[in-house]
Amino acid sequence: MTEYATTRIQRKNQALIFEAALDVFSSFGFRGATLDQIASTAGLSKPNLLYYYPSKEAIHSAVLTKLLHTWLAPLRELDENGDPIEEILLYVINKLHAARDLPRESRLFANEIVQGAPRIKSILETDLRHLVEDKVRILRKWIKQGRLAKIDPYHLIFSIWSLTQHYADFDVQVQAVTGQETSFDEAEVFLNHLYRRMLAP
Amino acid sequence: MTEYATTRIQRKNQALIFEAALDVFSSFGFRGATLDQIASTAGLSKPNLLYYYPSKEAIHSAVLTKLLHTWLAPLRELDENGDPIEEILLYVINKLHAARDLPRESRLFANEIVQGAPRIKSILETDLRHLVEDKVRILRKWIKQGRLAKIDPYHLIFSIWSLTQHYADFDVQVQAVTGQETSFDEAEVFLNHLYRRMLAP
DNA sequence: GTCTATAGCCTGATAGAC
DNA sequence: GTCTATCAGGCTATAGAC
Repeated sequence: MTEYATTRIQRKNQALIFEAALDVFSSFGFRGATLDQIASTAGLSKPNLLYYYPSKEAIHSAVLTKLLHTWLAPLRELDENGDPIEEILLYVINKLHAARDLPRESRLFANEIVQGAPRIKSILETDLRHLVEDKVRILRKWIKQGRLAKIDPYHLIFSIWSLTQHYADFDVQVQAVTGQETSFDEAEVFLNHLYRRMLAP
Repeated sequence: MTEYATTRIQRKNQALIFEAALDVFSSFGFRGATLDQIASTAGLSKPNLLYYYPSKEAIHSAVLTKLLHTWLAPLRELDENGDPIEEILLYVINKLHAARDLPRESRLFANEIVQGAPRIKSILETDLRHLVEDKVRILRKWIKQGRLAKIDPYHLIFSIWSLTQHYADFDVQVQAVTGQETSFDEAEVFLNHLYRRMLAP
């Protein structure tokens, strides 16, 4: 009974810490984030925070690895057996919605990568690279079959990442320039036009 | 005579500090950068560094404001009297070359903006916004004249920023995924295809 | 103008009471 | 499991000798 209660508290605190860490790391990057901020955001004391994780590095690593799977899910869904252009468009829209609904996740990775990805470089070179290679193979097949414009499949994927994540990572600039809340509906119309035109064989 | 010599030393040190600060701030962001790093990169002692600038904030601010003009130059060149598609393509290629030749500048701003642009938000809301508004006016005119596809001009500009700066800001990811040095020639071919297809009326 | 030395603060992490 | 108290180290910035 006591053990169940304890476990429930632990799970709740784990979740609080995770949310707080995502908030703070995505806003300030690894170096800019402080344990004080994370602890107070989670409603815990700093030593209590370090009871659950041994170090700042461990918290950051836990958040990154847990979210990487979520973050790469849309690309995994690109289906070899679907219609090329509709499959790519679906990926674009899914990524755009991810930028809208999960901006903290986007900025978490953006912060890490723009500073040279010191803590996830090896994952990028293995997991991400293998996933992209598999999808590049599919794209090359579609191009060979004449169902897609003759474009570099790597740069196509990079373009989708940059165009969609821009609305999350550089949102403050988008809002500063337009003077309005970022319109993801407008972005969707724009990207739909862009990729339909560009991908047609 | 002594004054001339002194001034020459000052100018040299100013230049050394500027280069070092750009190096360090662009690699680690404001919070991640340390005066120790900047001083040793510049070949100066830390107190000597602070003889030239009163604070870390002042160094960062000096670098940002000095580079902002350079950074926005390509957009300023967009010429109302030129051919719409060639003018936009020229801007795209100029921005891509800027990402290739000035990656530190790109990352300096990326670091600042991804963390909410606390130190340059007001500039984004005034100078950058006014510049973009002027160019949006030109783009709208071209669209009205039927010389350009009916697209949202703001999102067109955002797309150029994100697609080109991606190769500088997320270079480590591009290299991790492709396993090679980033090919700006390939990127140029890709972007040329993309914008010609997309912009045709 | 440039240095050594150091103040004063903040940060990550630990000790030990409860 | 959670707290208060605290340490050791790194940080920005300053004082003062030369």
